[in-house]
Amino acid sequence: MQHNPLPQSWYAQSTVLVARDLIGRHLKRGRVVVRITETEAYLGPDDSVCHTSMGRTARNAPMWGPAGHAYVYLCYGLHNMLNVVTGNGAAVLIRAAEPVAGLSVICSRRGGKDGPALLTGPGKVGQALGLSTEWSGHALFKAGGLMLLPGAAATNLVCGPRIGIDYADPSDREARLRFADGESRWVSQRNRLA
DNA sequence: ACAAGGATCCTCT
DNA sequence: GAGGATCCTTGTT
Repeated sequence: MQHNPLPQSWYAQSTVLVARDLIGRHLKRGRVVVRITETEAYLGPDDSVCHTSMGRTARNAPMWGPAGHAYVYLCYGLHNMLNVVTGNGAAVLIRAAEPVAGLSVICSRRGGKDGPALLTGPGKVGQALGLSTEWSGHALFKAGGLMLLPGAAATNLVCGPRIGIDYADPSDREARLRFADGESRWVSQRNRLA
């Protein structure tokens, strides 16, 4: 396994490109390592469902900053969602992953669950990594803490519309900005991509 | 200071 | 397939 995090320059590419290239990468925090299997791109202020479309706020401040930082926010009062900032108010949501190391820790944090239920959903990924909003703004390209490792690229990428944004403008709702590893079982079961 | 709602998950039927 | 949990963020008074 490779141990050096991806450089900051890697994050400062087009958001869609980063969202696709994130599939297969590894997230590491302490003993826990997971392989990203599903992502969603949020393109920036012009994307009506992107948090920065409402302008700059205290919560979304990391998204306006330089690429390569985490944006963590609390959803429905209980789920910590992890995003990777690509710059200019855009970011990529980590929707699902599969375990690589630290499975016992993941199980414990997930309340003794088993199988894909451990990591197939953005709230689950945040919980498995033990994240909270205190991690918002953390630099993912620095060694230590929470970081993104090269991992191994996926061979069969699939894409489709984003999830949970029924309130969005139709054009933004239909955009195919969700990406997943077509070979992995560790992806969203509902609204699964073909 | 207040009210509304959410990039979800889990537990039922 | 439907509904409740649960609390922070936001815009408004």
